[in-house]
Amino acid sequence: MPKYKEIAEIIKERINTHVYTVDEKLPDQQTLAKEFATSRVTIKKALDLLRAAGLLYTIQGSGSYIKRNALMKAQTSIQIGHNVGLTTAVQKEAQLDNKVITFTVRFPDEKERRHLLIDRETPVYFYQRLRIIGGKPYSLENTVMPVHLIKGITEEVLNDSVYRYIREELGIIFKDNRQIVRASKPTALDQVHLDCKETDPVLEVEKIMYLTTGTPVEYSIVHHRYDMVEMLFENQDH
Amino acid sequence: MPKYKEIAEIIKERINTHVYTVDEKLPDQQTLAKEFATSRVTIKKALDLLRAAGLLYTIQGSGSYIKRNALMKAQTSIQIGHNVGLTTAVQKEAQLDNKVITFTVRFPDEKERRHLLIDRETPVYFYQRLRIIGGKPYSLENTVMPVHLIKGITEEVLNDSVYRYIREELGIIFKDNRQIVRASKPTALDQVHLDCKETDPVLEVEKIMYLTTGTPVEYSIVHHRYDMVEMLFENQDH
DNA sequence: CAGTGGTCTAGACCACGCA
DNA sequence: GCGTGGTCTAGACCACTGA
Repeated sequence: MPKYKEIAEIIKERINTHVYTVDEKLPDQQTLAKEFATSRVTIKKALDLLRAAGLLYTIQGSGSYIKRNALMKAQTSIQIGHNVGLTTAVQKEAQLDNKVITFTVRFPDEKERRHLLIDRETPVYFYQRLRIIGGKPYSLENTVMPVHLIKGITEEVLNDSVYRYIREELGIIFKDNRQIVRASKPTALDQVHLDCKETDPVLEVEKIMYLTTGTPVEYSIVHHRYDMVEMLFENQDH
Repeated sequence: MPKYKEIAEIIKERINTHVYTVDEKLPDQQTLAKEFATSRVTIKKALDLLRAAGLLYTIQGSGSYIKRNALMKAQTSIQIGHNVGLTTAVQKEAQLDNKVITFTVRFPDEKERRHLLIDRETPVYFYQRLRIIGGKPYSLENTVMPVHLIKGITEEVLNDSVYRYIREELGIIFKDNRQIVRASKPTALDQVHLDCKETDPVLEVEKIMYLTTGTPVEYSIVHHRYDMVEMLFENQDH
């Protein structure tokens, strides 16, 4: 692990254990450089990491200060960027099941081609899948993925975990995505599978996932039961 | 403007004008350093900026490459982090109006105290405000702000723009926030003011805004008409 | 093993905050 | 004007990729 990350971890621990307290000014970079027997540039890189993680802020000409809400973030490992999470209102131990409703290969429609940057002749997997937690359905997925990018999807994979398959079998990792979130009325299919009334809203999430290379690999529209799912977004200034 | 930002802008322009094309490998850092008559560290900082902006990715031992979807991002000025946006399904020229429904000062309840990190005796502004675009109501805000942090809010300010007042009059800028998004059924108040039926869902956004210092300054719950608002989230790996 | 990016240093100068 | 963070350099060494 590079030195600047190690130093960042140590300073994070000091925040956690109240060696540095909320609102407090840190020692200046020169002093920290001496303490950690390193150069000032390396200290700055460590502080930059902590800033991106939302633990402190820096004012040129003045110093670095611990944020008021730093303790909320300092618990987990240092993580730059944003946490984007889907929270289900059910305990963690509950059983998670999938039920595949449709699974085919076909050609993409216009919207799918545009979002996935593929042409008319590029075959895609298409599946509809119901996700069930503790015996209760909570979301209905409509997913499209180019066949040539994500090889070997089977109904068996869909019954287990697509992301696990992609990560562990194909060795592909992706985190970049673009999501649009809406409230909408349930479709007829939603009403059947999500066991919801015509008056129950659904949370609709339209999502495109990208590889590191910027290649789109998945386009999906997911409908969530309104009483079981909410989405959390944390936005940090960088 | 620092040199590394200038270089980043130039490279971005080269991507925009197809001097460097999608999927292409960039010249190595040493070569770029010579071209821009600078050190390799500065080139790396420029590339880091472009990586954070989602225009390219880097593989240690191999090189830097333009992302497949770089052109989508390269249009706007370089912006690290995420775009989080609220999109209204109405053209930009439309008239924007506010209607204040409630405006008082009071003490915070338990949830508000927890989110705003204040105690029982700290007075807060509370207002309910309807937002109207082109004569049509599209969202209903419930907002709480500590009085000592955001001084001088008046009904006049609420009728104009709160954020503009805070930015221009108080000189406070904030972008850090934490949002929870849900679909929910409309309340009685929603039905009246948003002009929606009992069967029309609303998009509920619960939001806490923070100052640079990590001090929470605003806690709000906003209900949006489902057919006029959607939220966009772009998540980049850093 | 050659090419390339990631890290690190010591020192310099500049820009900004603050008294 | 002093203290502080931001930028920049030239060179070094290490870690990784890929032929």
